[in-house]
Amino acid sequence: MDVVTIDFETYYDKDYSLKKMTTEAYIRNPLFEVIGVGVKINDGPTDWYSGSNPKSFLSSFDYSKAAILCHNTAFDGAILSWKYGIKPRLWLDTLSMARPLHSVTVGGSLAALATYYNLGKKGDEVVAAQGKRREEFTDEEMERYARYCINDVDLTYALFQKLKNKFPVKELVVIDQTIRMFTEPCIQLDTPLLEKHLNDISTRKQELLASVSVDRNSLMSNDMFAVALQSLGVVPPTKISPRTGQETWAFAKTDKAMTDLLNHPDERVQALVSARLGTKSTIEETRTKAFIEISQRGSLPIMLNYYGAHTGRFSGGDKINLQNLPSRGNNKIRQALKAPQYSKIIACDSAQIEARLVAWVAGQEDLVQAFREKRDVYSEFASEVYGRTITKADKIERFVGKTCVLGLGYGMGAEKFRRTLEIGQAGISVKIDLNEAERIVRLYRQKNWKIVEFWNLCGYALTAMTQGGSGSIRGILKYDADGIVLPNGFRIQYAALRATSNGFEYVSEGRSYRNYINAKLTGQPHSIAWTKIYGGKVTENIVQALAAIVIREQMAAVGKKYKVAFQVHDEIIVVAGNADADHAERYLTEVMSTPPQWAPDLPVACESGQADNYGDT
DNA sequence: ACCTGTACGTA
DNA sequence: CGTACGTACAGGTT
Repeated sequence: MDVVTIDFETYYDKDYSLKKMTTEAYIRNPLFEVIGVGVKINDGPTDWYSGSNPKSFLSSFDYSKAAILCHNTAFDGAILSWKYGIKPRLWLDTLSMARPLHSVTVGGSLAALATYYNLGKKGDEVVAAQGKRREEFTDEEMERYARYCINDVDLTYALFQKLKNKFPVKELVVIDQTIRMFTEPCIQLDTPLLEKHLNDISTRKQELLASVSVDRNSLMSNDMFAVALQSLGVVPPTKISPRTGQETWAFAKTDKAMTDLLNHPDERVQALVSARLGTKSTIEETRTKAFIEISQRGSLPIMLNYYGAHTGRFSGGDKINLQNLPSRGNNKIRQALKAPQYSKIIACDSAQIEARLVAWVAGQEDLVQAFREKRDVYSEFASEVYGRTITKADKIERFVGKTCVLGLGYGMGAEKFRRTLEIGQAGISVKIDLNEAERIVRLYRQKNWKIVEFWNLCGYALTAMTQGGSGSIRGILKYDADGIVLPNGFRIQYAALRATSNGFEYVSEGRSYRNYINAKLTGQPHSIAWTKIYGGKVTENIVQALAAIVIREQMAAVGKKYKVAFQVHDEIIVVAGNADADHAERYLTEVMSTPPQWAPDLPVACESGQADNYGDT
């Protein structure tokens, strides 16, 4: 397949810039202008075009059988697709490729990657391009800009040559799908619904504010809210910050002392606390506003980071994080995401994928078997806890069982377990004392002793990894000093992993890692944030990484026949025409009911639905 | 303009 | 020793 490497240079100024706005808003803005574009076909010489009709220049090549390669292809690809209607057979992206291979150690910029691979130096943009329209460049300036752009194209192509040999083809297909979510948007936004929703939220918030005697600032500011509580004779609750160890206000909706105040005998206190909790979350409002703005420009391009988490999960991008849309309380924003005309949105989510994977990877065979027989494992564990048969009808008891299966598999302790039950979910909250919590945790660990053993195996792996050793966890996952090898060949990497007096720690954030390395090279002292790591957490990381692989393989399979609109960790969302919708749903569920090749004995299951909008699936 | 801590939404 | 994210906001520093 021909590889065409492309890089756009576009107009920007102080305010109209990618630093200040989203990629979607930037490209759709009336100020958008292509200054020039560099194009390289395979390893041929890079061509530069800076005329008034990039479309005709670009369209001289047939991309329908070619791959287009860029660094940050969401940007250049969106220009190609939205402005010129160019949609290649395959999108390639060196930014996406760098993430799984280098974790946080190199950084995603073309400059850093080019230096790392000794490909040459990325040029400084010598032209004073800010605020300058294409026609305002002198010939000499434009020539310098061309050299800069051509160098970037050549570096991107050279970088791809380095990365491609380490990269599974299946994963390239997933990168292509991820780019297409942005470059070929299909979700439509329901502007009237969003506007009504925004109006409703604003009204509700105003009513809340009107019910108390203080203003919005007094609710939003911790210190001012404390004063407001004191003025009603309440001692503001405090707690010790887990992060800093310092005393801080306990004003979160998960702080029991705070929610207790909702039942305070003084109704003014109830109203004040209720107003604070209702005002503090702004996510509905800000998100709705953002969607309204996008809806005025067009359909919804979806930006996901292909390998956002170090476990391989996707993460959200371009300011709209589609992976944390409210769903429990209010479904309105999801309902505003509509299928195109004469089409349906089909959503399918993998059932208890992480619980199944932890049982499978640890060899907890009785639990795997229970999933295989489609038994209700939450009710079954609850039956053990309560010493009597629990069914789906026993909502509270089953909730306890569910919390055990989902939480206790990664080493959660009794106190946190007790609190998790108390905080509750979906209107169910369960109060137990610490002794009872300890009994349940012990029971879980006795019954699922293979999972406990797996934590220990992961702990041994950490020890070996810090000592430069290698080995395997249950013959399933090899590891060495560079990390734990996953079934797709990628690694879970723990940068700068080291043993401490009571465990292990690593550097999880890129800038910290590079500060740490620089400090080591120069002998300078450094103070960076270390992230703790231990057997139970490695177990969770492995399970999350395996689940991410399962869903990416499923995405690639589904994508052969249908348009994958986006994904949310264990859920795949497809758009298909009305006539195809039932077929698509059947195919989607079939794919998501098929175990991966590397775990043919893993029982997987899924649940699906279709509707005109995402919220009703 | 940027940084840190906290909170809160999802999985 | 549940974990993985991204964003908004407050309150501080540069």
